[in-house]
Amino acid sequence: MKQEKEATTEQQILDAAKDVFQSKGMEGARMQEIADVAGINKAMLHYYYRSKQLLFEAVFKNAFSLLAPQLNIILNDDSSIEDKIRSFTFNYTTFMMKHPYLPNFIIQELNRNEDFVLKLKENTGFPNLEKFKAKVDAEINQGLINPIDAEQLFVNIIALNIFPFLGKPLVKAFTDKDEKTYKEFVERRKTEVADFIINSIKRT
Amino acid sequence: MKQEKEATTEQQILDAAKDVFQSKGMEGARMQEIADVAGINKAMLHYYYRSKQLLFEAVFKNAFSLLAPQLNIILNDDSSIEDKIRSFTFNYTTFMMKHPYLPNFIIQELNRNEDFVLKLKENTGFPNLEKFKAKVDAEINQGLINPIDAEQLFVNIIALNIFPFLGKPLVKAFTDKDEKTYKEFVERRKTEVADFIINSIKRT
DNA sequence: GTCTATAGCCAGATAGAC
DNA sequence: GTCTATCTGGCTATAGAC
Repeated sequence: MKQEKEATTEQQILDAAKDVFQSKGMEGARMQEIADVAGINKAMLHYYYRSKQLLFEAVFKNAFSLLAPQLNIILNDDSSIEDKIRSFTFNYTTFMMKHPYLPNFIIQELNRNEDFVLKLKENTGFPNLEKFKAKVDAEINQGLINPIDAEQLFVNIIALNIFPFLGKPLVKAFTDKDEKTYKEFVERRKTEVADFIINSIKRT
Repeated sequence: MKQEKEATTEQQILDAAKDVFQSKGMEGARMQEIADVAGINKAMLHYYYRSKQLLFEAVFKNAFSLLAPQLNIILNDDSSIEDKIRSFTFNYTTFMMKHPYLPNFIIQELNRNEDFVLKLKENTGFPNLEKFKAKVDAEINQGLINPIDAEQLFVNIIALNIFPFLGKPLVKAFTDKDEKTYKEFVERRKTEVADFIINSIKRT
């Protein structure tokens, strides 16, 4: 019951490191800044996590383990493709509005070091497309949706949902939006994107 | 006629800096590595570009000035929305397959420093959506395409085309592809993506 | 213009007191 | 476990010979 309210030092460090690494990246982050955000001494970072690299990896794995369940929503449940798309689009966008740095962090660091992804694949819970592919093909055969390659569809779904967060500065500039109107714009996508996809694939 | 074949030192530096900055980012890049790639001395970088920051900005502006004309294809010509989408999707994907680091570099550095985008907007040739919006609205009124917000459509088009390059490591991992099969996958998107979008908006 | 050598700084890591 | 002080290496930048 003791550590219920007071976060452990280890956890404080992890929270601070998450903030700093996610906004500055591995190279841009400073151990001193992480210590400052955590409100503790720089030496403690090394005491608990040994090195910057190991602290970074802890943050990264944590971040990815938040993202993976989001994807598994669409991949592993038993509902129709239409329902999968609607629920995923809504849930993913809602979730990302709460963690706006997350997609960029993951994408950026995977591009910097492709080997990271190999480590991730060893974990259980790494997203797997087989069930989704089977469901898409089944609905095509039933004449419910138009023929489409399931992998292409999957990438389209992810792209449409993730890009507003990845490319936020660019899109803000192109569409001349401030923070508030951009947020409204993304909010509308919770249903717009699903409609857009379903319009494209639904047999009429 | 003299500098026709032999690139100037200044240009050699810029080419090398492009390679290194685009794969490592501003923080991750090392002046020594840029010098090595250029095959010249580290001191020359400072002689020509004064500082790492200024060299970086030169590379960044160059990169963005390659991207902007690609976007203006879809924004400023007079063809139908359907033709715009088909030609943009084909041209953009073809172009990006030749410059795969470009989208990531732009996105990453804009996220790192949002003020960069302000400098870019001052330039002539910064993409402007007005003509595209007018065309979308006109075609909706003519009953050629289904009602859709032009900005949402624009973001969808960009997202579907750019994401395979931004999220390449992630998509490769999810779909279990190697370099060769991933390239084929992206190659198919040159027409797949256009079909997908047009299916969604075309009035039938 | 091009090089070598080095200044000067900054960040990650550790030693050691408490 | 937590802190202060310090080591060490690496990186940007420059001085100065040629």
